[in-house]
Amino acid sequence: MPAKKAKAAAPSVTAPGQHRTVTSYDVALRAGVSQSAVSRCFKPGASVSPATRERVMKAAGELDYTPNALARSLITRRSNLIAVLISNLTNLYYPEVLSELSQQFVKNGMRVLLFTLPHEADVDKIIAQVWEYQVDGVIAAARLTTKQVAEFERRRIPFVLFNRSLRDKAVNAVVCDQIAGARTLVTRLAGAGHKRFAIIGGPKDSVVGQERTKGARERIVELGLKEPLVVLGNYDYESGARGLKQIVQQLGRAPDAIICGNDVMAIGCVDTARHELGLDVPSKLSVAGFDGVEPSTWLSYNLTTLRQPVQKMAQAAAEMLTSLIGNPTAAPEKRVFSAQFIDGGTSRLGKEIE
Amino acid sequence: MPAKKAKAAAPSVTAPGQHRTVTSYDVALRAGVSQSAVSRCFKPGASVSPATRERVMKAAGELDYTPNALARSLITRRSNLIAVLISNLTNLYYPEVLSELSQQFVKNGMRVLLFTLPHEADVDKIIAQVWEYQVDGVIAAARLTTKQVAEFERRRIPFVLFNRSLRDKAVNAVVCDQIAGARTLVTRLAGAGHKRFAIIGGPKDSVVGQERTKGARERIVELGLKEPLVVLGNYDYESGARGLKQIVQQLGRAPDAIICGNDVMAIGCVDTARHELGLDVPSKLSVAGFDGVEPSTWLSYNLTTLRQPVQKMAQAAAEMLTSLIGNPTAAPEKRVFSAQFIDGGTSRLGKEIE
DNA sequence: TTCCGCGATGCAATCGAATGCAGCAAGGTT
DNA sequence: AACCTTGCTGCATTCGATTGCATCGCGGAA
Repeated sequence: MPAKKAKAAAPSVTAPGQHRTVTSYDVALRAGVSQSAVSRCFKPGASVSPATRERVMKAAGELDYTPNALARSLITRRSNLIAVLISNLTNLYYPEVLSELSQQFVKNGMRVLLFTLPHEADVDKIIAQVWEYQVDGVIAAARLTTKQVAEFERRRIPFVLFNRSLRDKAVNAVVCDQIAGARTLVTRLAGAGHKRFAIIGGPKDSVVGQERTKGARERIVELGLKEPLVVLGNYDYESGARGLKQIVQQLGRAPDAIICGNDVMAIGCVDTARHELGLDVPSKLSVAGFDGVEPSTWLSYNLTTLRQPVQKMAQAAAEMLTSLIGNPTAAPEKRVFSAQFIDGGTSRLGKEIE
Repeated sequence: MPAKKAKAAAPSVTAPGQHRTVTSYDVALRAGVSQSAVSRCFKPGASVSPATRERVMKAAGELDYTPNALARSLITRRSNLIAVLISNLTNLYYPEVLSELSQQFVKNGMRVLLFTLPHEADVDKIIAQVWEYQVDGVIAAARLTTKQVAEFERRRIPFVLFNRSLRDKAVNAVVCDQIAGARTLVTRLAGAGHKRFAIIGGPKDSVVGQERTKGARERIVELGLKEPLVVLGNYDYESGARGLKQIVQQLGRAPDAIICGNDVMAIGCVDTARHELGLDVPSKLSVAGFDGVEPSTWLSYNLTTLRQPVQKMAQAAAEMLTSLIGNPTAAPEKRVFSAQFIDGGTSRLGKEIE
């Protein structure tokens, strides 16, 4: 048994404040085995004798050894990092999504690298940072240009779009059928006798918002009702308030029903109607939203809305991305979920017709 | 000028589906320089002639070269990764925090590795993963045990606690003065003539919640009023509703004022009072919360609350952590912010006294 | 002309773990 | 006794970028 030989000129004391990291070599030395043996002990399924494993684990414990994921990733070419791109965390809908995604990925041994995209600007610069970290995959729950999405493909990085898909190209995506949801909503409202509709839509660059508006508009026209007035908001409370006032001003009076591009705008709309304009909801005005965020269930609102199955969608997205990482050449898949109609108290509703 | 010599047996074709990554060697070859030169071109401040830089950048652009952050981190011992630990993203308060933190760090060229801690369980296992990624620092906005915090110190990883600090040890922390806030609140309420108080507190393991309760309780007693009834919730809407009912049941009638451990519970409390118990707020019952989350500003609530300066706090935390990374041996610092009193419409308030 | 200084550049070692390959011992077969 | 199988282990290379050191070329000073 050879005596432990000292590492050539290894400094036993390091610079103050700098703590020398414990590496697999240190563990190997202490356990009296080779560095490879240590590595194998931390790889499930590797061939190691029980005796060796025990000694290595003991030494590792004594030294507080933690494998360096960066070094591992360098050679395995798998970082176990997932980039999650999210536009606007203050959106109330996204935190739920993020939370679910995070849980799902952690369950699969992956970590979430978060990229929030503020101000719509600099997005390219931020996206550029995604590549540097060699992420294994990307979940994009943000408004991206087609060009930006194309970049993912060019880099051959598996990606899944969340709540968004592309018209001109087949991509992996998890979405909710906004059009169907919007149509159901109109159908139910019309069934209760509402005739004059207005819409507070999402911002122009939000595909989801456009679909909601489009689905509602089409169904309204289809039912032979008057073309609805459409004003645009940007998904916040204030937009809902402003939208309602605009509508009332332009129409000269309140419509029968207002369909809002999301719950928060709907809430803003309801509050303004009730507290500023003295318009009772739902007796004088019906209001409905989309998303089914938590505040929509609060007693003050009890909003009529189309709840997105966030949890199922996040799960699907995580699942899809994970399998995509295993098999990057699979054909793009699009999973479409249906929103659940919540018959809340902000609309006078009829039976499902037709 | 020596002819370019082919790399020894470099496979020109890789496995299908596997895209060979472009490395700095590839760029070097194409630009006719050494690999080190390429590296230096991407390091600001390095000594490179304009001519070389131009050729390298051109080659890099043509090959779509992106530096590998993992490899860089391995040798520089700086990952530029910050771990952010958050208990519960559905908490409404945390998304704002996370969003701010993310923006701040990105501004400083750092990336956020997100760890959500669900169910209070497995926290240790999840924290263990933090070390593997060689994060440069940690922001902990979660309920952690003292032992878990001690682990950070042992690993010598710079960390900043957000909205939490330790009694028994000086640590880096950014907090809001909950006690002072709670006292102000009581003072104002008492000034308006409220005598009988009740409290819906946060969960037992929430230090912030305990401080809010404690501050309020102490001030109430100090003013010579009757000891308040305290019931506990867990920060969600339902807790606020349940808390109110419990209080009314135990007291036999409604108190004058209820102080809730956070806004969401306060909202639950207000809604239940108004819509279920027929108790008008604020004329029959005053309710106040803490945090100042967005929904607290909505017209239906216009909550009386103590708004935490989230943005300033996040900025401070990011700043503190960044400087800590530069100088890990600095003495622990605790930055205390004051909450802003929001004189909302859910409480009948008096003048500031004393 | 010779020498010095200095910016620019290349060489080679390094970070820490994973892994193909060869070596080795123990046990079983013929 | 010779040989093979099986299971474990170590050696040495590799991933991709950083960086200390040596070198080189060129302009200016002596």
